[in-house]
Order: sequence, then structure tokens, then C-alpha cells
Amino acid sequence: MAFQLLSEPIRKYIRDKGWEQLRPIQTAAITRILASDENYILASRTASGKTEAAFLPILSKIDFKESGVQVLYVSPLIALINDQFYRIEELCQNLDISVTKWHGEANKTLKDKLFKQPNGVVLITPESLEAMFVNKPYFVKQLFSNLKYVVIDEIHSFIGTDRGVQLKSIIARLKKINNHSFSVIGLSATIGDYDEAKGFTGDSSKTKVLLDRTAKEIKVLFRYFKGEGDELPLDLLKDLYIETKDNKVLIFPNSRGRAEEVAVKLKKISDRVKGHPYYFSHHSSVDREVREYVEHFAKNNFRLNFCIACTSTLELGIDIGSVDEVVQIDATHSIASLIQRVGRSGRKEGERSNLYLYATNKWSLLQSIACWLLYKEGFIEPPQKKEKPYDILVHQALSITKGHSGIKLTELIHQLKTNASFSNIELNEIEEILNYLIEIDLFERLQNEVIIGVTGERVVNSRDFYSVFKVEEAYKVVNSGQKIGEIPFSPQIIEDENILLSAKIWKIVFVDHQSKKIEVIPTKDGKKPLFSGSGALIHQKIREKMFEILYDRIDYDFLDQPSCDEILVLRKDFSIFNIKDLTIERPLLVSEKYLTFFSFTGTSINRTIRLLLKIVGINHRYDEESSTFELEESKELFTKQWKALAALLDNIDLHITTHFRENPSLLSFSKWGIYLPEDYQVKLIKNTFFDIEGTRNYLTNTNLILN
DNA sequence: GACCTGCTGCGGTTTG
Repeated sequence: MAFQLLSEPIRKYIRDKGWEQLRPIQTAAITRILASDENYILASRTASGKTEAAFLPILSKIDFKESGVQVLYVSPLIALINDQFYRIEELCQNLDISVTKWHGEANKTLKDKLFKQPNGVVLITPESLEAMFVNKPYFVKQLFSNLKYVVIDEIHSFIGTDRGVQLKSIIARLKKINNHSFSVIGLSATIGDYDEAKGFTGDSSKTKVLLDRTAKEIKVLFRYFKGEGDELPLDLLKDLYIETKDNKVLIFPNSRGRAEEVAVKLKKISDRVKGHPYYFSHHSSVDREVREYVEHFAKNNFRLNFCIACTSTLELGIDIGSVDEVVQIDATHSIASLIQRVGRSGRKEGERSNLYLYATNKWSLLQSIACWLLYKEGFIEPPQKKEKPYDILVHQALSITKGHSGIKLTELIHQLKTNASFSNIELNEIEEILNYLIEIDLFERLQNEVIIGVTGERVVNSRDFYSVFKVEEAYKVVNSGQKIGEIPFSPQIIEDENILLSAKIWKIVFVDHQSKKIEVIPTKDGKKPLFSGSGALIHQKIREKMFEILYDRIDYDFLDQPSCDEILVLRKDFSIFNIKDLTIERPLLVSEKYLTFFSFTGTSINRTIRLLLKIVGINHRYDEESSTFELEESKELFTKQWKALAALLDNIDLHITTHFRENPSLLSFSKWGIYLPEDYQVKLIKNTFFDIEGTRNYLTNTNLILN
């Protein structure tokens, strides 16, 4: 039995906790982790005890008397570190093992203490690790050269992202300074591609996946309220109010602006009918202290009901206590996101998860149903693959060089070439990129060595250096000295305009462009704030499922009457196309003025098709939500051009180069790509912004079916 | 009309 294998202090912890039995993932992890030093990916649903699954055996196994930090826990979020800190500290209480939080907002005195006596468990963010490598390379060695385990929480949030490439590179750098090898344990509830997850540890062949597929029962309810214009339909808000007023609720309305709209409007209704006043908003623009208050309120009160309208800030990991209901307004952009969000409710043993899916237009309804069906089928979208992350290589080259205060060029090349994150980048490519960095003065060459150049110093000494993602410049929003939040500058930010923030309505009284400050006072009415973000990518599988639903005859028992009616109308609209094979046919609607092409495929392929249409000079309007193209073209000409589009892909490098020269902002998705030679920038755009092979496949196989 | 994530070190001042 797994329990018997654990050390006595850990068994005592379990007895004290009163656990009757271990969860399946815990039993599996305990036997495996205690028996071998392999890497593991622990995959099981939200709130299934994955943290304990990793730490119970690790804490049993390791001799913490050795000097140096023994276990490094890496988290994508500060809030998650703060949350996990208490759990892990409690686990360690019988063991005399120190647990240290290490992130930008953690207590500096406690960090300094760790330098004097490096031991125990450290909880850290990738950026803090990066900063330590850059500024205190000596301490990295002192702290982390005797590691036994690296635990990566919510590993899916790293896989297939730039931040993941960075973390994987940092782990490779940690391996270099370790005397003995350490094992990597990844935790997640939503892994879409197990091979990718295994590769993340840096050694697929020594990584095993422990998987518990048991799902929690979810009670799902679809609601349809067709919206007109910019604001949410009043009927939806009324219905939402009634469904949520007597519960503890999280609402995910997909954008920061909408989150504010929902919080303010529900609160207004509640005020009118003398309901509870605990309506909050929670997203990246709300001040951190306000957010922490909201989290604390939700976590530590058992009696009062509340309602938090939030974005993905409350999607991951953080256990915010007992949530009875999760509401999604309009479809999620991924299945993974849907699973994580619904996982915020019913976290206690035996509790069910309740999910309300509201839709305000037909496409969103269709997407919502598609996501739900794919979830039921067990599908999670695989991560994006970035074979050659040239931009992150630039960042890591700068970081390594700065950390070494200059390094032999051959040694730098060797370190990059042997780093698991860059194994697909060729030696000559690395050399070319580094030479270019010398050319633009990010590096300076001194005989055999490179050091950071004069221009490079400005870059690496910036506070913004440690992260690989870009953020928009924000203005502080302040009410009589009290900070409410930070919002990006937009045309809406002018004096006398009203905005919503932190679930309250404000009038802007003064905008100080010098110190980037917006002074506000409370007021009665206002518009939701505008944010200029780029939406998330939709996977082609979701669009294919939406298409399938249109040609299905199935009546879904989870839909309410208005949803059923709307789906019926959609099916009728699309019945004019004689679609026989859903995999290779797509509708082209011919009307008097223009053509409408319903592509029913993912965002990246649609993007690539848009580029191709631009190259051949076909004017079009594109709508992401419905995945449609409106074309000003005759059907004869377009069907002919359609067949020729795929051929353009043979020369795509040239096309992208031309397009990029005309639109340099195309690279704005990459913070570090701007330091690459132009031909590498083009390669980067080609391989990450567009999907060339996917589009080739799509174009060569897809036939247009006219009405 | 469109999500999210994190952050050094120094010198100065304030507070217990």
C-alpha cells in the first residue's frame, strides 16, 4: 500500500488531516516517485490533489539535511505561489524543512535568509529564476546546485508558449550547474499532447505520464439571449442575477471590459432589490491590492454569497474556496480553458460542478456547444509547436552573457546548442544570429569573448528584461490617493468621460500624461472600458465541430428552448448547401452583392488565407467569431482563384518578406524578435503567426460548395 | 471587438 511507503512524519500528516484514503493520482505518484528517479507528468482533474501527489513522496524520499535547496517548485503565477505556500508549509511542519517564497513581491528578508542558509523547498516564478541567473549567478550555484526535484505546476500553461521555451531553457541551465541530475515533475489537469509534455522535462525517454482520467460530474445549463449592439441584453442580466444571487459564483465574460459591465450591472440590480452587495471584478487591470482583497474575501468567508466577474486571472490553480457556480458568458476560446474554469467550482469531495453557459449570438452559441461536446469527447487542443524559437534564443543569449559577465563566443554557442529549448536550431543559425547581435551592438566582441554591448546594456539592465512577453503601457487610475487599477491608454481616456473599473463607476477628472496617471471620482453611469488586446487563437478542431453540429440532426438535451430554436434556424440556413463530406467541403454563399465564404477552420489558417487573398488582390472582410470571409468578387472568378491559392505557398517566404516590409508591426507579437536579422524575423513570423502546412493541407483538400 | 502571465538593485526616507 502506498501509505506504508511514506516516511513517518508524512504518514502523521495524513493521519492528522483525517484523510480516509489517498486519491488515485496520489497512490500512483507515491509508488512511482519513491521507486525511481524518472521524470513524471501527473495529469488528473482539477482539485484532485496533484500538489500532494508530488510532495508526499518527494518529502518522504529526500534527505533535507544536505546543504542547498533540494526542491524547486515553479509556478506561472505569484498568486498561486502564495496559495501553495501554505499547503506546502503545512506538509513540511513535522519535518523541519524550510519553505521559501521567491518572487518579486515576496519578503526580501526571508530571501536573504535563504542565501545564508540554502536549504529546503523554494517556490519561484520563471522570471525570478531568470533574474537570479542574470544578477546573482554565484548565488544560483550556491542555492541550486544540489537540486533533487523541480516541480512545475500548471505545466500546460508553459507548453507551447514562449514562456515555456524560456522555462525549459532555464531548466537546462540549472542542469548544467548541478553536480547530480535532478528529476522534473509536471502537474496539470489539462494536457492536450502528452508527447509535448514529456519533451518539456528535457528528456522524453526518461519521462512517464501518470494519468487519472476520472472526471467530475458537471451539471451544465445553456442559456440563449440574443444581444443587440454593444451591451449585454437586459434579459440576460436579469436571468443571471436570479440564478446567481443566492450562491457563490464566478462569472467569466471573456474580456476585462465585459467583466466590469457584468459586475456593475448585477450590483445595480442587487442594490435595487436589496440583495447582497458583494459584487466584484477581477482581472489584470484591477489593482493588485483590490484583487487580493477579493481573493481573500472569497477564500475566507463561508457564510456570505458573492459574485466575481473575472477573466483568466481566476482560471488557474488558485483554490478560492467553495464556489457553487461557474458562469461562462459567450464561448471559451479553448477546451482547456473551459475545463480549468469549471474546475473552480465543486472542489470539495462529493460536490458537483455547476456550469452555466450563456450565449449572446448564434456563432458564440455554436462555439459553446462545440466546446462542450469536445470536452465530453475528452479532446483538449494540443499546444502550438514552435520548432525554432529564434527570439527566445536572443533573450537567453543575452541572459547567459550578462550572467557570466562576458563569455567565450565558442562557449556561448555551445551552451545554446546543447540547450534542450534550442535543439532544433542549427549551429550555423546560432552563429549568424550571434554575429548579428554583435553587429547591432547588443554584444561587443573582445577577441575570443563576447560581452554585453553599449546598446545591450540598456536592454539587459531594464526591469523589463526578465520576461519574454510584451505588455502594453498602462496609466494608473487613482481616486483621492487610492489606487484602483491600471488601464492601457485609449481614446476613451479623456476628461469628463466615465469608465468602469473595479466594479465601480468613475468620472475622469484629470489625465496626467507626464506621470501616466488618471484621477477619477465616483459617479453614477459609465461605459465599459476599452482594451486593445489581441484575442486568443481558436483551434481548428473547434470550428470543425461547429460545422458538424450544423449538419447533425441531434437534439441536445442540455439546451434551453431559445438555444434550440437558434440552432434550428442555423441548421435551416445552412441546409441550402448540399454538403456531403464535412471534412473536405465548405459553404460559399452567393448573394447579389458579394460572396460569403464560411471557412470553419482555426485562426492561424484563416490568417494565412487572408494573407494569400491579399497577395492575389482579393478584397475581403474577415470575421473571426464566425470564421467567415466576405468577398467582393464574382463566384466564377473566386472559385478559379481559390484553386490557385495553394500554389502561392511555394513562394511564401518571399510573400511574407514583402508583406512584412510593408507592415513591420506584423512582428509586434514577439518582444525579442525585433533583434533578429530580417530573414530570421520572416522565418519567425512564418512559423508562429501563420500556419503554412496546415493551410496547404486545407486549401488542397477543401472544395467550395455553392448554394 | 478581442486573455493572461512577471520584475533588480540602489539610494533615499520613514517607522518602531
